[in-house]
Amino acid sequence: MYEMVRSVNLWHTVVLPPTKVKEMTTEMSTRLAKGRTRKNDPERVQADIMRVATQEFSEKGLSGARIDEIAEKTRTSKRMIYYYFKDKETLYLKALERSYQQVRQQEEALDLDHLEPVEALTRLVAFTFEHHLNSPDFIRMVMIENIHHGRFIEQSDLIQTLNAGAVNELEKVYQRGVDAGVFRPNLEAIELHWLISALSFFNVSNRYTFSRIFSWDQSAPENQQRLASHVVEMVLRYVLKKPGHSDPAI
Amino acid sequence: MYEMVRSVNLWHTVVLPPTKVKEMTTEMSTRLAKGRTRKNDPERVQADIMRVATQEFSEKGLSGARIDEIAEKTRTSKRMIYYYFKDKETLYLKALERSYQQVRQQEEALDLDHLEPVEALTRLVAFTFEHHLNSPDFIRMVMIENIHHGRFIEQSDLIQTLNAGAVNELEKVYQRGVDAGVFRPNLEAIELHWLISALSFFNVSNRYTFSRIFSWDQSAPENQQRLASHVVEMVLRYVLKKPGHSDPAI
DNA sequence: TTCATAATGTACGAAATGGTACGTTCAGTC
DNA sequence: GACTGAACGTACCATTTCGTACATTATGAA
Repeated sequence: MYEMVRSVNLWHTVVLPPTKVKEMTTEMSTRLAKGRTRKNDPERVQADIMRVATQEFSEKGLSGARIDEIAEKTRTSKRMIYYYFKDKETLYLKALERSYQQVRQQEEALDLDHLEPVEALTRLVAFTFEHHLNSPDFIRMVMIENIHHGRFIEQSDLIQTLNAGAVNELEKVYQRGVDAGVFRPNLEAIELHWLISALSFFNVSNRYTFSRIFSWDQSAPENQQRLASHVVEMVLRYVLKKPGHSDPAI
Repeated sequence: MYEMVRSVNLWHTVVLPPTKVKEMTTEMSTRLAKGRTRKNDPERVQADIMRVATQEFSEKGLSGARIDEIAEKTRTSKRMIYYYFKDKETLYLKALERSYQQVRQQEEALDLDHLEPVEALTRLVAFTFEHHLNSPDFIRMVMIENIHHGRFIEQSDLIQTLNAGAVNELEKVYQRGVDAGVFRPNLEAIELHWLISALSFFNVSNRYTFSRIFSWDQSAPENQQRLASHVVEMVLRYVLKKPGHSDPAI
């Protein structure tokens, strides 16, 4: 009985053609038929759950996401979600952590040390802007977490550790620029980071309302390019000692 | 029976001291006692519901908010919510519209026409920044709406109409500045508005995660002041033809 | 092989939740 | 005063939703 139901629900629908279901079913009900057995694969199961959960939470929020729906979209069952993740909130926290982790990984690919300060800063800002643009799920998770007053991120030491390095990169570039006499002094790296983040984040987080309110298709490629230029220009103008470099006039 | 229960649930708990409840109850159960009668006050009821609903939705989101809880915090009943607002989503849309309306009202108080361009722009940016800071509920509603892909704001012509004027103000100031030779030309008012909005919005929307991640108390008054200065400075430097005016050195 | 424990599946329960059926009262009009 | 539609209240229902009890299988160690 157990074998039968499980086979129908999971395996056959995935692995076997539908026409086979009926005959296999009866065959299977004779307990432990053939060599076909269940495979335990904890890592795969957990990864699968995390993948789906991240998607669902980022799309619908903590209260909007449904455990049953997550389970359905998974190759495993609801039982397994609770087995590995305790409850809905823990699952959400893990998904949040995963989002930060993935983003941080990509960020680390950026290597600025060999570039001169102005070039490095330009690169950093442009990269951040585009990177946010390509990580809407992450942006949404952060939005959702802020709706929850950061109640979950507070519990996560992992996330804090992860992002500590982000400002350091900027700090190094900025300091090199100051030393070289091209950046004006007395700016705080974290505040600079705040400014860059704000512009890049808002571009994704508020695209729907902004576009709608001003009847302006913010997502249109030409507008995205203009915005990207604006952001880069704006930060540079703010940091540079003299706005000497060419005026791109957009 | 009906009279009794209603009185206990709503009126007495609000209007009368608790000790009076018991005796009034029996008294009331003799149908239509004394001159005490129900008052119909549709406007008040609706306003009351809107007030509570806005609070709840902005705090917990569309799916997180509970109709029962909204009803409880109201002076009226759940029945009235459905009577006036059809269903949860309609109520949410109305709350969203209300949020935009209120914010827009305050914005209109700003009168920039009599100021010279630089002063006017400075004022506008500073005002926007502070205004957002003082409207966290509005910010949250917008965040939530973006989580929903702007699905509801799409249905609202009201909101679009409301905000059309916001960019106009900026446009006027900018044009005056260009004509006076103090602002550089070829910038789009809407894109300028986008930049100002991004910085002001992010300051509120992401305060929790940002503070947590970088162990930096963004809400601390001194930091808020520094950020405000940065934002104003940044926009001015971007728009001004020459960054001639004093360097506040933050 | 035996056995212990980890991993997995099924079915179900209790509470929460959006929404409604049904009734009563209010307030203005004739 | 009678009447009518708007305004309001109570109790309830159907469904959803998180979570769990219980049973079974997989897998590695002794």
